[in-house]
Amino acid sequence: MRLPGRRPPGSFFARDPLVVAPELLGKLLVHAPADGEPTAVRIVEVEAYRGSSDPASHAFRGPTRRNRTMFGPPGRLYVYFTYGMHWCANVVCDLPGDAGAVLLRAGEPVFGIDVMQARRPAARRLRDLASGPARLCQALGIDGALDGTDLRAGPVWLRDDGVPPPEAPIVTPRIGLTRGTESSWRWVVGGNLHASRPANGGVSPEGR
DNA sequence: GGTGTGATCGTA
DNA sequence: ACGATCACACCA
Repeated sequence: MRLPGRRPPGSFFARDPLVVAPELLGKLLVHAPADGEPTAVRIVEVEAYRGSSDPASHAFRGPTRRNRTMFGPPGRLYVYFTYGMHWCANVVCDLPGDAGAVLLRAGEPVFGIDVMQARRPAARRLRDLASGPARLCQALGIDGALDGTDLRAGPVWLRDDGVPPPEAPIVTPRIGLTRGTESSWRWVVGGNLHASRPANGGVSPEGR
């Protein structure tokens, strides 16, 4: 199978997650296993996490077995297990020395929709398929076995097919935190129905 | 449309 | 103990 779009250069990931996060909006996230059905979503919602300076980050208290991927090179997939049952995926992106990441919170299904629906029978509508960090992983078949995957080598890929990030994404505080709630480090494609929750109430820099 | 709650377990 | 969550029940 020929994947759509181009791989971002390695330098794309080697920047502050606050800069990378909004640029991930509109990119394709593809899971194309060698022995399985390819599936893909277009990223519509992300959150940035910094390292040592961000009390909400898994990296805040230094490296552990769980978060070691965050302390490795940028451009890898950091997959973690939470609430005893859910997987969530991040793009590791930071300059060396401060473990940063971008949590992939929601995507719009674009390929292999039938496969994703079979993986998520609880999703009654298309907009329920990948509208949440754990839903997105479930739809794409991403779990802990893919932690550490190089996003430029697969089988999970990030691709740029020419759809640009929105000029005025919705900006809000991050979801589900008890600390770090003062920072508005969540970005959502305005008006998109596949976000994890309605993207109003947030601030759009240009008013859109 | 909205809110409230139980599930379930690795990690610190 | 507690989570970068989800699904379903229940009320409106």
